[in-house]
Amino acid sequence: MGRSPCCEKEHTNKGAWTKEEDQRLMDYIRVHGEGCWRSLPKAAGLLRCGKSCRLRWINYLRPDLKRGNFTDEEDEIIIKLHSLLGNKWSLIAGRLPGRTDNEIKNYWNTHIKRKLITRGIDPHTHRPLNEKTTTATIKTTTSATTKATQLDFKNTPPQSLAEISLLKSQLDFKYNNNFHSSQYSSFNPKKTETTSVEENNCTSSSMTTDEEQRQQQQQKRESHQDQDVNLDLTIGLAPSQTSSANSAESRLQQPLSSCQLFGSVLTRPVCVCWQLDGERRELCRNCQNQNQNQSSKSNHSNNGL
DNA sequence: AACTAAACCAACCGCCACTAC
DNA sequence: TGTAGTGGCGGTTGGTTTAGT
Repeated sequence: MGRSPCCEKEHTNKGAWTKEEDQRLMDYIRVHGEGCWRSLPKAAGLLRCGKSCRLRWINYLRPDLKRGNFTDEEDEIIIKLHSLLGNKWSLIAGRLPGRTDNEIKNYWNTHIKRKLITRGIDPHTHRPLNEKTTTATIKTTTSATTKATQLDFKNTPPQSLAEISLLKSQLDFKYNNNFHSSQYSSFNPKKTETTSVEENNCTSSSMTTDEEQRQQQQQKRESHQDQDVNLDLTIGLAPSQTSSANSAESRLQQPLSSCQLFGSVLTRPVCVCWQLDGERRELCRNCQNQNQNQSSKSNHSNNGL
């Protein structure tokens, strides 16, 4: 017995939305808010699947959506986050206010992928395209670690500093192995020699002798000397959030926090502020909120409130 | 002007995780 | 503990627009 369909297919419209349908959906959500998507179409008088309504609202009708071209800054953020998170479009979208996962996904596939390829970078691995492929052994190790980086805490958010520390080391590992900053023009990488785990362990499938292996590793080290970047990634428990920050209204107005990197079920937010090379610095949403709250409190106290 | 290919993007589909019962 | 319902996500499709010949 299969799962029952999410809606009655024979009685639902498909394809492009009409202006009238958009208006009905907007009017309904304006009055009732986002609620049960399954029952929404009927209640709003729409012959649409609930999923379709949700998608239309999230990707197109939401009032906080930013329209127009992506800025260079946004490009950079997308590339950086993709190198860390992979195709976790919703997480990436959480860092770009007003952008949707679908929009970013499309933009990635149509623009950024090509942009990276023309720069000689593999958009999947964020490594140079002409770099020798690694052996199955290291591939397995790397992908397992990558997977762990992305999913470890999806079901169970990090509960202790030890877990957070482990997560940080996993992110550091992935970052150091997958991200080569000088490929991205706006970065100013620190010239430090680091030997990645991969360099220590991997062998190219085309290698036949130890000498060749050593030479390739040496070349790799030399070519990466100016590519390694000092990522000061700070992970810790985020400042406590007020209950109002979790209201449906505020969720509607605010982008998803980067502190939700570890899945939608994360009940205790985690701070993932990062810093590049001691210059560029990015505060996660929780810390931004904390700062705002503090400054607003101090303003209040300064005003005698 | 007509045709074709490429690019773009909204929407769909199927799967997965979570929750309630 | 198992199952069904639901929401959310990522991959993919297909219609439309734009650029090139």
